[in-house]
Amino acid sequence: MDKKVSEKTISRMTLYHCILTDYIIKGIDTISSPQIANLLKIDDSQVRKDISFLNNSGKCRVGYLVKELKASIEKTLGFSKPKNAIIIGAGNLGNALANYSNFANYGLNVLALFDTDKNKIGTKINNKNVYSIDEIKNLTSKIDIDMAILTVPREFAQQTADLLVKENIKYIWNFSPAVLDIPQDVEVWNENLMGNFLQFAYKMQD
Amino acid sequence: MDKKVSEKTISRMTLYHCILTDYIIKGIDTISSPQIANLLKIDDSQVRKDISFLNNSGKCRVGYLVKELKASIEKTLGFSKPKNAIIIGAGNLGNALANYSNFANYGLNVLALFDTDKNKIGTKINNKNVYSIDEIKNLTSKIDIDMAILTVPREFAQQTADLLVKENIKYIWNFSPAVLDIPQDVEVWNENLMGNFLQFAYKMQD
DNA sequence: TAGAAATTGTGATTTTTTTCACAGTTATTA
DNA sequence: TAATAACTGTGAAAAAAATCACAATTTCTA
Repeated sequence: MDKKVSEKTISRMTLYHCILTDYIIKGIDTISSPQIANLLKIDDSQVRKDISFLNNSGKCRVGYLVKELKASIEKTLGFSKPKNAIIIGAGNLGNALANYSNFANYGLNVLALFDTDKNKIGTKINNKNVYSIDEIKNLTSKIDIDMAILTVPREFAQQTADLLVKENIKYIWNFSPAVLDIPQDVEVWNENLMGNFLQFAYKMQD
Repeated sequence: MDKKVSEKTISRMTLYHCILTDYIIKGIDTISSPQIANLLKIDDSQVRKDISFLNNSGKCRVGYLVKELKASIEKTLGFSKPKNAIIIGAGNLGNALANYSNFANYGLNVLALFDTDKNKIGTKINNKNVYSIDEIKNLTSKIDIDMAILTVPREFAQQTADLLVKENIKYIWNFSPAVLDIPQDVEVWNENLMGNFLQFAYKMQD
């Protein structure tokens, strides 16, 4: 139905979405491509090209309707279909993500957390149960899990990923600083905070 | 001295670095471009092109020396020069980042946290003081702060960023889901977890 | 020791992405 | 109402990135 939209365009659209959310809060009804471009320090024709993938048209001399544009982006990005996720690793980061209330607004439902630490198992984080990692099978057999969020320390990352693959989980959002060795049919999204810092630090060396 | 290395190459190098770290732990001495490429599901010539920016040569039929290659990447990425950072927002995410002990190994020193919550001010997180946000000036006047890590909620993001700009901070690592309106001479690195999820979710719709 | 296999390094080619340039449109202003 | 200014939308051009292809080299194997 729709043309294929590149990953770069999708990435920028998520930033446009942030801007539009902000405009709605401020009560501003229209926005132009140069305005968006200035905030992101990119070319305005780039913004228009990206928007051309949405079925959305702007008005000359006025710009785009904020609400319409936001809705179009949401449609394309597909928030409509909620995704069920589990967090593996109830450490500081797992905790922070489990408390990130915004996720639900964007279609990401965190159902539960898993850990190996007996002090954590049985507790609740933001109203979500923390289970023993041995119980993953139990959950995956009952509920369709779309995605696992991996926040375990580096040294356990690979073995945990192997377990997730065995449980037939096809999407892993990997926050641990390890590159996972994973079958072709499983998608990994490396968050790699450390790497992102290094990338940013590289820019800081002038 | 060195040729300019593109952001994409730098981004991949941080992943190569993860892999090399893992190989060292496993006690493996050499690694080839096809091995790296397989793990990352990219082309092996891409890996070699990236490595060609480092002053590092591999051996035919053997590959690269793991330790040498890792050191070359570290030199290029410039971990050697430590960066001083402060975390603005001592919520769950700020907490998690303050506890991320790995940062120090990569040249990122988190000196302190700042918040507006009186219950948090005066406490310590991973041995780092939490100060009132009003005291930022106090710190920046004494110590050279290279970077601010912004983990405040969306609604306070812009005003906090304005404050950081006023304090002459030139690099902001922005974890809040807001696009900041910032002068040209200040660099923002948007982490945008929500956006990254949406990008990943887009892939999940087949 | 000869042939086979695996690997690097790199120009050339292809593909993708970004930027440019401008016609067409619409509000605003004088 | 006419001129002006600020937009959009998009084809063309330029730039950047990825892939291909292969010579040169080295190790391994029989």
